[in-house]
Amino acid sequence: MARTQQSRTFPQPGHNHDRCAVQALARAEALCDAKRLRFTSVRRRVLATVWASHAPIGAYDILAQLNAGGGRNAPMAVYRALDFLLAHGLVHRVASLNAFVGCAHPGEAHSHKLGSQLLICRACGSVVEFDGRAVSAAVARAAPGFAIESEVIEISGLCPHCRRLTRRKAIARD
Amino acid sequence: MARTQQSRTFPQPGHNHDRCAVQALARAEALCDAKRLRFTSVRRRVLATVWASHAPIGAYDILAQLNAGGGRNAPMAVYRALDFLLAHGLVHRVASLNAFVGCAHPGEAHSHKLGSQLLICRACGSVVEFDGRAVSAAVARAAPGFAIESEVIEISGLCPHCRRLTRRKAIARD
DNA sequence: CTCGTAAACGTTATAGTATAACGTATCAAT
DNA sequence: ATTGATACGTTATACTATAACGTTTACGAG
Repeated sequence: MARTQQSRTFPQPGHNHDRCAVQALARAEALCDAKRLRFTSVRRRVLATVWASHAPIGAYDILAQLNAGGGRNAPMAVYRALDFLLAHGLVHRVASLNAFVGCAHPGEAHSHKLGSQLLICRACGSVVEFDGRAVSAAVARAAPGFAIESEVIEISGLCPHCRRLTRRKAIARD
Repeated sequence: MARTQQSRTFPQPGHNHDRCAVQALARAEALCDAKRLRFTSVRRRVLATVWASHAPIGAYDILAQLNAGGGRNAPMAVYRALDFLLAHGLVHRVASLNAFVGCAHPGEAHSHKLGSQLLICRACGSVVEFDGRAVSAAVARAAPGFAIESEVIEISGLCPHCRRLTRRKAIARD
């Protein structure tokens, strides 16, 4: 399967995001099909809403989107769908923001078993996962005697694109 | 100043916790004194409550403690005190638990500027900071082009003491 | 096929976490 | 003493999450 994006780097500001979403939905469907999981309508719609951008979205914002066309879903519907998607590594919880973001690498073991390793741009809001194997190794070395079960690693700052913009502005001020 | 505890290791199950609390309060007082900050009554009481154990405590549990003797504090009082304590590195927010824990190393630069690096025991609830310099370095290497501003690193699992207990039980079952 | 069971869902209520916005009090430097 | 900034009191409200119930739906066993 050809990778249409380098999902471990920050998305270009003007990229065609439909591709990301469509691809994520397709992968989720394939994964559920393979594992005999029920990819129901609510679950699909919640995942689609999460994938509406690369920025984390809160449960109640998902709910609002879900009900935008006159729906009558209750918060529980969203939280149950999110529980399912979390359990199967299709989304990540962003603990530092109380929000959720799509997982670009579902099924790659790392994702939900050990937690998530995320870079969060405070300017554009985008979140990407990074390859945290070296980080996990460092954590394990730094915590001798501690039996690690899960890791929440959330790094905030400026993504390359926004950093460039910020610098330009700073220069313009001179 | 003599260190009465090795604050980067998990506290012994039966350790004399009063010492930890008293010491933490004393350090906070010293730090506020040095920086000309107002270590007010509410702030002191909130910090004392946070230091009532090594386990994170929620804002509303702090509030309950504060009002245990008939007080009439509102949530805002607690959150404002927590904001102050967070800003000056006297407590850490535990994002994955929506709770707060005392910082054993206030003033050591790492603490609040870059975020926190915590080990969380799911059995006894204790939290300790670990030396995450190597972890931070690994993160920096894993995120080229990303301008890191803060890190939330929260590792859950079993601390050495609880791991030992768990093993004993497992053996006893045989 | 239909029956039994487990999973998913709908619904209502409630618990738990956090901030907005306003006015008052306190402190400290002039 | 005046003043400006910081801290506090108070009320209201927004936001996040789960409990507990009953009903519906999907799906395999017989």
